Amino acid sequence: MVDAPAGSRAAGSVQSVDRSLDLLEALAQEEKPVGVAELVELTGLPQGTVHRLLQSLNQRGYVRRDASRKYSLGASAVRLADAAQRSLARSARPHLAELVELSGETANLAVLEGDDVVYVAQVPSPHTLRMFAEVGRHVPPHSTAVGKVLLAGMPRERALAVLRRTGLAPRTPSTITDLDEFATELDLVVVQGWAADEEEQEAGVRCVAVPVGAPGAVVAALSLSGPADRFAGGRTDGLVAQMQRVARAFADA
Amino acid sequence: MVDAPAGSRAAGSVQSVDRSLDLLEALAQEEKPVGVAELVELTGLPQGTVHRLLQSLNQRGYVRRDASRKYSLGASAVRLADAAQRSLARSARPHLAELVELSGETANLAVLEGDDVVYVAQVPSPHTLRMFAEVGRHVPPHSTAVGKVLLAGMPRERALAVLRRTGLAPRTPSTITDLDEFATELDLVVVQGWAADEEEQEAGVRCVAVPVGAPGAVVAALSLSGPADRFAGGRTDGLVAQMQRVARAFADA
DNA sequence: AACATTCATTCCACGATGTGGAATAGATAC
DNA sequence: GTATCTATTCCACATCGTGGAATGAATGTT
Repeated sequence: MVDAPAGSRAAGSVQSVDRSLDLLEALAQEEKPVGVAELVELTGLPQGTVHRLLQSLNQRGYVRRDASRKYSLGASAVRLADAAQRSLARSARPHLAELVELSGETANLAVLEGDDVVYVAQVPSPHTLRMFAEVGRHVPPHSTAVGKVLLAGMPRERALAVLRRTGLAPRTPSTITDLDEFATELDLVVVQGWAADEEEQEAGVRCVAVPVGAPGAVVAALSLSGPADRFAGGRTDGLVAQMQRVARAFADA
Repeated sequence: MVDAPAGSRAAGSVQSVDRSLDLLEALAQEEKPVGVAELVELTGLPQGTVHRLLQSLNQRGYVRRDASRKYSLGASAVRLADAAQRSLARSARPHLAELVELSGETANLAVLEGDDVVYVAQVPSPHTLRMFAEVGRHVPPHSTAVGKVLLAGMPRERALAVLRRTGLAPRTPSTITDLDEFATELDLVVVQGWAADEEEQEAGVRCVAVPVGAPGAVVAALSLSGPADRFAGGRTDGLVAQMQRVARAFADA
């Protein structure tokens, strides 16, 4: 087999399925409808193949073809997404509860939805003083620990593309607003395997997050968050190890 | 080729892609993790095939395999949602505007998200008196015209499964709360090709909806809604025809 | 604890299925 | 009207996925 420069296929996977997912993800990336030729560019697949796979996806409503023969994601994708959120939330709950037990702070599970971070499950801290973030809330990726983890887990070029679209709006005085500086922060997250949010999203709130899934295939992030004075930096080291253990258990393998 | 009893494949589609989508939809349907054997039951596919396709989907994060080797939808599916909603909303807007022009009432585009109906786009009526429903709002399928259209567009068994999960809570005195009665209403919607909501969701609000997409592959619903006394039944006939025309234009082909 | 049963996973020879280059039709720009 | 895109169709080929059967792992039963 010759090696494909972009879009090489993982062992033991079905070619046409893999390629269809490539197409869906390419479409998700673009914010406007995309023609076949451009998808050929983006995925490196032959024209005929792109066209045929799109037909399959179109028939099932996962992509839409508009009057100008350009394609975008379709309604069926929406249906799947919601079901996926529910089942993720359900299976995460016991793991989040374990983290709350260990730390006394609020635990969250977050995933990327388009360019936003969205919290899909939460187990709140037993403390009366607990912090923010309802389930379903969308937050920008650059000012949160979970966002950093999720961005660090994707190819750098893609992460930068997300940040270019969302921008790095200041949420607090601590928010990182410089792209280069943020890229350095991502490097740090990659090597240490976890991320912190030092009151960058909400004044007085500190947050620590770890990735779920193999490096390079990060699908979600687990976080603990609490008031900055109670949830101090000194406790971080031990907790991160525990969080990583729970993340592995959740992702299993 | 022999005919497959359940899950026959549309012409011009790629078998393994089609089957993968069957699996994803089967998983979306179930609310708890599902094993390979049960998926064989649900889809009629051979074991080896189910297993292999699940591997592909798992590697990409579209399904998760838990410790007991049962599968559920994964985080990657969530990522698609946002982009899909946005692109649906964008391409719907001109069509909705056309309906507002024709009717003077508020036009909406709604899709099914899991078991809920969610409004993804809206163009409001120019009248100062206009009714409810913001974009993003989740409503139950049984008390809305859009919900009826979406339920009528799926296999009856599946629609009933949704209703069993959501229940038929009364929203107003007019809400249909009996499952058999509602099934009869769905029969009507199927044959006439549109649905009405006669103050079943909100007192004083009448609503008419038509399906988007081929019968049996309904992906969304277009609706017009307005105050019951202004948006009277007499005008319905002509408007429905216009709405169906717009729905075809939106779905194109 | 040994057995029976159910389920997930691996294997592999076969050929149906998807592939992709090249030709055609269609759209858009010039 | 011509040129230049781009989308779509076609088809001979062989790759790729297929699925039945075998293996292995796990759970339940006596």
